[in-house]
Amino acid sequence: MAASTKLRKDAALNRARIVEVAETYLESGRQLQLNDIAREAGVGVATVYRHFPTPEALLEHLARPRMEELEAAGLVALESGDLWRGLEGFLRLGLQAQLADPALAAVLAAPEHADARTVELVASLNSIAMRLVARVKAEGYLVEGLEGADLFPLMCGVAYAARLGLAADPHDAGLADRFLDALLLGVRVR
Amino acid sequence: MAASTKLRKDAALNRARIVEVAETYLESGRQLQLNDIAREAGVGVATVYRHFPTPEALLEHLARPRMEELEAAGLVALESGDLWRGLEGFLRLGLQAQLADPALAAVLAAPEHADARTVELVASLNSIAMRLVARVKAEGYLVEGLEGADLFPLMCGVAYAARLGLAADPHDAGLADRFLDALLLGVRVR
DNA sequence: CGTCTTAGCGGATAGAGAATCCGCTTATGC
DNA sequence: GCATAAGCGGATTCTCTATCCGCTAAGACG
Repeated sequence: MAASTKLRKDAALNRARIVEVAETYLESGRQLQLNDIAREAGVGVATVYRHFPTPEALLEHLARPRMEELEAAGLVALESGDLWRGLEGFLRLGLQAQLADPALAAVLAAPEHADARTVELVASLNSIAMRLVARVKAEGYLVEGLEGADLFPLMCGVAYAARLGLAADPHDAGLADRFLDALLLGVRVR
Repeated sequence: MAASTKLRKDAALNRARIVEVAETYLESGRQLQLNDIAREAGVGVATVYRHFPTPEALLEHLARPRMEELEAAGLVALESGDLWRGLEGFLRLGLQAQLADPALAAVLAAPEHADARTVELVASLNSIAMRLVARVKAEGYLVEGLEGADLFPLMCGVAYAARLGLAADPHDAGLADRFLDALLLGVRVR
């Protein structure tokens, strides 16, 4: 991207190291403590703060690839011939992405976003969900009374429920699918 | 309760003041910062820490009445002649309680609990939900494939979704009911 | 009512973590 | 090579958490 082209070579390397360390932090469930990350990445504290002024900014950076994937999948779903399948696939991907990537879930839950691109992506995802709902509704697949803006938060809620459920029983492999099925059943006309 | 009887009169007053201030903190969405609460309640820091060793302990204390209400409602639902209505009422109350009381939602989301009584209450709520599910299932009301332990996290997920949705549009009065309807529709056999 | 015991108090202070500032280093364009 | 400014580091400051300990007064008892 344009922004990284403007970075000096060594700065880009430092940035990459920071991101790498931050990923291991997320994977092991630790908070993104910028001072600690700096030490572990072998750079000065200021270097981390220069690239990512707050932990949230770093978190949003880590979540970005997944958000872009989800956006792309959503746009494909909108083009799909079988709209209901498209919607289902979008929701399934959104759920799995949130379970696989703690950063994504955290970013979607936050009321505000540090980074302009993230704001854009969240808005885009919401808009995709709304358009999917509108079109699926127009074809009569959707239960009465459901609003277009309802689906995206509901999906996040199911992801949240799945995290809770998995915390209680980490071995329950089918849990996420059961929860998603409940959501789909709850919004689809039969 | 027995514990409060053993408190000296002035200590009980201080405790009440602390709790009162803490409630205003929650209502205005601030974090429970024990030092600040102490200052505002006009007591020493140590006094707060003596009553509530951690912010979580204080949070759990604040959430307790709501949890006990919910437990009581659940036990009534279990006795109810119309089991499905009982289940529905239990879920509705659980949802509304979480929306009304941020402390409750936070406590239910936490993986661990500071206070033994809270552990007990959470376990009891889970068990009530499981028994409700088991009995409703036995009567053939519930969709195939749903586990007994699924319902409680799903309810919390719906509450989470409702909070997200309300953050986006605080004026949407019917939102929580729509979300709950989606959940009920998603788990009930038709 | 006086006195004794000890539960309970407060706030100074130690400790942990976040974020900034500023003098130095080094990549890069010419 | 040299100039320049982008980038660096980590000491330092600031904020918030939590403990420690000498003191106060509640309330039991005669």
